[in-house]
Amino acid sequence: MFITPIMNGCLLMQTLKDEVRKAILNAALTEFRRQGYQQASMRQIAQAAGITTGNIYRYYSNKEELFEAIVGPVYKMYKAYTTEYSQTMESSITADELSKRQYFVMVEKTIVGLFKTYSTELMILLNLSAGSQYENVRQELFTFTEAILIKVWATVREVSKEPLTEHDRTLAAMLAGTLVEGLSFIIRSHEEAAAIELLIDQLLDVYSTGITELLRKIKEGRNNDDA
Amino acid sequence: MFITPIMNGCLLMQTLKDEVRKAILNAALTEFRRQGYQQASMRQIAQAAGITTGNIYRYYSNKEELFEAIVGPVYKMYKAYTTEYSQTMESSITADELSKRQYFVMVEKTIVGLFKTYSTELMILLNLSAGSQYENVRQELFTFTEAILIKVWATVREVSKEPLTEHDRTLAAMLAGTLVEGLSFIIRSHEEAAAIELLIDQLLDVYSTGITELLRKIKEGRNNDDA
Amino acid sequence: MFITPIMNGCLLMQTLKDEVRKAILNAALTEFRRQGYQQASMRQIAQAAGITTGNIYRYYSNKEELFEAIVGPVYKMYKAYTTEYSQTMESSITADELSKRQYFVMVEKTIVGLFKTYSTELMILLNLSAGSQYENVRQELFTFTEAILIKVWATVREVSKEPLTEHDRTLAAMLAGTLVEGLSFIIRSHEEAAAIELLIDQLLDVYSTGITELLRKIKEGRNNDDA
Amino acid sequence: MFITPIMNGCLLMQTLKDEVRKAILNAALTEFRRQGYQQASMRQIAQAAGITTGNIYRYYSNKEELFEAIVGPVYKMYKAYTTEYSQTMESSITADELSKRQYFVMVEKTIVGLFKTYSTELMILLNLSAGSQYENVRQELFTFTEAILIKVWATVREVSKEPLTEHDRTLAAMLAGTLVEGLSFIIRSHEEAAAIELLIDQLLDVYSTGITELLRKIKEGRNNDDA
DNA sequence: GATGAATGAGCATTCATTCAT
DNA sequence: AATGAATGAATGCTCATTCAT
Repeated sequence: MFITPIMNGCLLMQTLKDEVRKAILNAALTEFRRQGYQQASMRQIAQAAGITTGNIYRYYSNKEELFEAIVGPVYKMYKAYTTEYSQTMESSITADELSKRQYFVMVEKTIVGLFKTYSTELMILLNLSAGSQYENVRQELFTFTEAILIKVWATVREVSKEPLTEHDRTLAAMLAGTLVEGLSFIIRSHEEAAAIELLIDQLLDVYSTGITELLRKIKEGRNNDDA
Repeated sequence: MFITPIMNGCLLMQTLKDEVRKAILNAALTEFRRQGYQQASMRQIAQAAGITTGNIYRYYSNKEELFEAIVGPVYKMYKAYTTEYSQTMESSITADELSKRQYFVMVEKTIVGLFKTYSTELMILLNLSAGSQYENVRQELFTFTEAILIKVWATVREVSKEPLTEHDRTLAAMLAGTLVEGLSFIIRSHEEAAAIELLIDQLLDVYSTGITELLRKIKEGRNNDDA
Repeated sequence: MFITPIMNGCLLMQTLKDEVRKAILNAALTEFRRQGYQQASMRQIAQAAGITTGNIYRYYSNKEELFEAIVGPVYKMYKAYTTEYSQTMESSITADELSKRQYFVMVEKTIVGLFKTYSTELMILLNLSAGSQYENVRQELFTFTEAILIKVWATVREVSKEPLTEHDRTLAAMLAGTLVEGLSFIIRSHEEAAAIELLIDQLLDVYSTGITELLRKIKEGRNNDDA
Repeated sequence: MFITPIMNGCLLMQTLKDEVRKAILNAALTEFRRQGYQQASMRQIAQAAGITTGNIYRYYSNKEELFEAIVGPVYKMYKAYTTEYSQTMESSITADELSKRQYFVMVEKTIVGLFKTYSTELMILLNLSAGSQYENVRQELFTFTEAILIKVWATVREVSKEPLTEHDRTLAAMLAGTLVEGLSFIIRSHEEAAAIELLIDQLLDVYSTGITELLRKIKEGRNNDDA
């Protein structure tokens, strides 16, 4: 390509493919974050990217594929982590191995790390993917977190030789859910990785302390209610 | 059908307005809960209410107004509570008056009470109002909760004659946000009022304990990190 | 419905459902005949029917269904006839039973009758259904006609104890194909049932005579060429 | 790439225009045969020709012109033949000059010869030109063939000093149409010139024999004609 | 009051054509 | 000469809203 510096500076260059791709991804990220997958408009994305409606399809052959380009890679990482972690958890956990605190450490090394790095994408994945192939991810993450908490509960109950009550399960589910929501919130509200990391750590600290104390109370017998 | 005004007034028994209105509200509540404001279909609501598409517009002149009819009253109560509470908070709080625990008690008496009673409407308001005039309510609630937590923090700092740090604020914001998310999750995941109430209590307990402990640590000087 | 004669005569009545349905079918028939299934435009059909684009979907939920409404019934009849006829043919035919002429008589009672009655629909089915679920119908009819002609050829060959040559098959296929085309042409070019019937009869007469003579020549040994 | 006019003219060997042109024509022939004029995709043609989408427009300024390049020459020949033949036919034909058989001989020397040589182009012209300027060619060919058959009929009628009946005309039209369809079918169904030639000959034989016989019957007075 | 047919602007997607490079 | 990114009008289809009855 022959472009004199003057031409380059003064005239409109034809936008290069990669710039456009980035512009599309940028616009799409914004639009998906604002409207969610289903309500997002390809027209709007194109306009925000500064291109025409038709041109967007040169880069991504449909809305789903564009969505995939944004959240797909993050989902794959997330999936790899959870799969690996699930296996570890299944194989080797006893009351000693898995202290309540250790749970958070492990989670932190996997999912939470992802949260810190790809916060926006995960937020979209968790909150705004209805209608896409990813609409069950939030449920997946919830189920995964729930399984961990159930494990923790079971460990605690084991010590006192009691079975898990129905309420234990409900409680674990609730805490898993609210924890996931909390993490979602943090990544939704902040942009800077360092800030996100610190806040996640502190949220986990609050949950950890609170849950530990709650478990202690429950163990002391003040868990007198089931659904 | 040709009906003279007289016949109309005297002879024909027609479906009572109020029954229909209730049927619409019922159907709309269900639809909005399932699909959110934007994805909800007026056709679907009409059908579920057992009336025709057009008739719905005799009761509510558009989708927004129907949405308003469902979430508006709850929003007004919420607004009244928060306004009143904000004033109280502003005027008279000292370190003594507002113990850390007291905060939760007050919140519980206002917002949380609303959560327990109108959980579905609040859930819609907080989670499914994108595209409507209420789409910022979640943000509002967050701001409100944040203000309370900031107050709590300030109280704590006051004792040791220190000013609120930037990180204090960020932390308060995060905890407010995640708490709101947690409450949202609970009302999103459960239908029964009793279950919701219990879970909210326990979530608040976890937060309360965790935050108290966090504040204690901070007071002890181990809060050496800012964003 | 209360309509004074005056109102009825003077003001525009809301078009009744059935009128609209007919208008749509009419417009669609015209459009499909002119453009074929794939190139036909729903907008164009709507416009020709005097309604709006959206309204057409109240009557037919998509293009394929509208096409189906037009050609489907005719296809079903056609299918019933050919199926029944195929069975008859398979079970009982000998050289005596199936004279060359008889073939045409049988075909006439089945397919040709249909051709006479639903000429436009069949024309669309045979010539303009690419892209729809009916795109193979022409091939089907061709295969069916071919099978009959092969049968006739076989009968002739049998008399002289010769096997069917490859060229016999090619010839039968060609004649089947051109016959189908010829029938298609007739129904495409004429509207009146009586005229269509007479022409079909005469085309069959030409084919019958020509083929009979061709077969005679072939039998006399002047069929010394194969592909 | 920056190329001075001089460099451009002297040094760079570029793909020869004619190779590209041939590649385009080749690809276009294939695409038009497979998809027809309207459904054919310029992108697909370019790709098959191994060039870029835009470049195709340096050779043919639009789809219609490309189509023209493929079927135009064949159409011109066809037109020349039919024009010449029409004149011959008009000026000098008597019952003696134009025996019934002679008709087919003449047609064969003109149109049919074209069919045999440019079968693909003619097939496209006759079957797949909807939407282009050539969409009426099939009709033209039909009209031409019809004119010939009318002439034949007239000749036959002349002998017995009878005028042409309305039915004579309808019959001639039908036979002309179905013959054209038959020829179309053959060139649509086969690729090899030899096979096409043989089949066309045999189809004409069938028509010739059949029509001759039909004319004989008519002459013998069993022509009880309808509307 | 109620009906439901009709409207029309909106959506995702395709594709012949243009044009800066 | 050639590229291929970009355009924009068209397509099938949906849905909140209107209005004659």
